[in-house]
Amino acid sequence: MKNKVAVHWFRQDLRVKDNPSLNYLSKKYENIIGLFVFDDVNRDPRLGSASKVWLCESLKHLNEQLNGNLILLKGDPQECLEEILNFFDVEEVSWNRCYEPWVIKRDKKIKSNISEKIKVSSFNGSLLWEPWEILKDDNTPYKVFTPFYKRGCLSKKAPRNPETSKINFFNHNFRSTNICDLQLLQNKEWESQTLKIWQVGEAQAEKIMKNFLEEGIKDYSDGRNFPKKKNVSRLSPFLHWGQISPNTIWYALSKVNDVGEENIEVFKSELGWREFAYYLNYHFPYLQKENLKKNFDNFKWKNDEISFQRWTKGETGIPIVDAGMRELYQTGYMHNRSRMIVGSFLVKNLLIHWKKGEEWFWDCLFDADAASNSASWQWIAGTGTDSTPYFRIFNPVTQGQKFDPEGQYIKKFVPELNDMPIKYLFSPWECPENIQNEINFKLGVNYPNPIVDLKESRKRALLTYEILRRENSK
DNA sequence: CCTGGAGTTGTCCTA
DNA sequence: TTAGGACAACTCCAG
Repeated sequence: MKNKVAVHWFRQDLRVKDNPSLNYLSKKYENIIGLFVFDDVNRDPRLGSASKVWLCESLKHLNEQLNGNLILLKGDPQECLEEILNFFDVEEVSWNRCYEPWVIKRDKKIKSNISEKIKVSSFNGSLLWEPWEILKDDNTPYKVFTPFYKRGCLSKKAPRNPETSKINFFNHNFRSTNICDLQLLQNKEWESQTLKIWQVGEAQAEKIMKNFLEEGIKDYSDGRNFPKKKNVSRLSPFLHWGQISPNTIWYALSKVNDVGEENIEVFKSELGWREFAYYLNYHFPYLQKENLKKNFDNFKWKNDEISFQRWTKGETGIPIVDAGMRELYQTGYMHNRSRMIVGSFLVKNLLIHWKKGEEWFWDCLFDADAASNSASWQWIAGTGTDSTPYFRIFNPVTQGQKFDPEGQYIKKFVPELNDMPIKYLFSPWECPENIQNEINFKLGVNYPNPIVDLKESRKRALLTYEILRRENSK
C-alpha cells in the first residue's frame, strides 16, 4: 500500500501530535497531503473576529510544521477536495470529526459524494467520549451534568490514549492560497493588541499545559475562582482549534504527583463540562439558537441597545463587570469567574437576552466555541437543561469582594479606580464626596455611575421570572 | 410505573 | 460576626 498519496483534511485539529486521522493515514501511506479549507460558504455562524486572528496565526504555525507543504484553500470544501482529487493520485481522504450541526450536515454530504470514487475515513480527534456513545439505560441522552459525567462517561471505557506517529508530508507543487489572501485580518490595532499576551500554535499549547501542570494545578480547586490568580489553564483556545487534544491533557493530569487528587478531579471535570457542551449540541442541535427549556420562550427580555453597548465596552459603572468586559476586549479572553459575573449581570440585572451576550463573546473570544459558548450562556441564563436556578442572581459587589479581595483584577482593567479605597472599590457609587475629593476622583466624570441599581434590578429580574412562571402555569 | 433523592460555581435574612 | 435555612418548583435519573 506504500507510495500512494493520502489527504488529511485539517479542520479543528490543527496539530500533528496525537492526531487520530494522521496516525491512521501515516500507517498506510508514505506521503500525506495536509489540506486546510477556509470554508466561507457553509459556515453558520461566520467566524468571530478573534477566531479569525487565532486561525490566521495558527495556520502560519501549522504550515511551518508541515515544512511549507500545507495546502491552503478558500471556498466550498467539496469543490476544493474535488480539485485535489483531480490533480493528485489520491488513494484515501481522512479527517477528524467536528460536532457542530452545520459541520455534521456538510461533512455527511461531502462524504457521501466523494466516497463514490474514493475511500473516506473519519475519526474522533477532539472528544474524550463520542456523544452518541453516552446514553441513559433507556437510550435517551442525559440532560444533567453529574449523571452524564459520572455514570455516563467515567464508568464507560477510558478515553483513547494519546499516540503520535511519524508523518511524511508530501512535498508537492499544488497551488496554495497565501494566508493573507484569506482576509482573516483587517489590520486593526485591536488584532495585534489582543495577541500580545498569547503565542499560538501546537508547541505553545504543550508549553502552556506543562506550565499549568507545574504551577497552576496545585491549588486549582480553590484558586480557579480568583481572576488574579494563575490557577486556570488558559488552554481553551488551543482546545477549540485542536492544537492540543483533550486526551493529551487527560493523561498528563493522571501523571501529576503531589498536587492533591481533588485538584486533578476538579480539572478533569472541567474537561467533562466541555464534553457535556458538545454532547448537548449534538443531541439538541438548537442549543445555539433556542432555549433548551422551552418554558423560557415567553420570557420578557428587554431590548435595551444602550445598556448592551455599555456592557460590551465595560462602562456599566459596576467595577468587576467592567473589568471582565475589558479583559475580554483587550486580551481575547476572560477568566471563568468573570464570565459568570458579567453573564449574570447582562441576563438578569439588565434582562437582555443571553443570545446577545453569546454573540458578543463569539466575536471577541479566542476560545470562541459554538458548543461551550451557547451551553454556558444557557447555563447562566437559567434556560439550559441543567443550569443555575433563576433565583440565583450574582451580586457583583459581593463577588468582587470575595474573589478579587484586594481589587488587583479590577485595578488592572479599570485603572480609573486605582486610588479608590478598597472599601468602595467594588461599589464606587457609595464613596462619599469628601473622599472622592481627596483622591481627585469624581463619580460620573472619571468613572460612570452604575447603569442600573443592583437591588432594584435584582428585584425586577425575580419579578419577571415570577410573571413567566405564572404565564406558563395558565 | 412509581418513588425518592438530587441538582457546578449564590444571596439574603435571621437568629 | 456567623452559620443555617429559605428561596420555588421541577425535572431528571436510577433503583
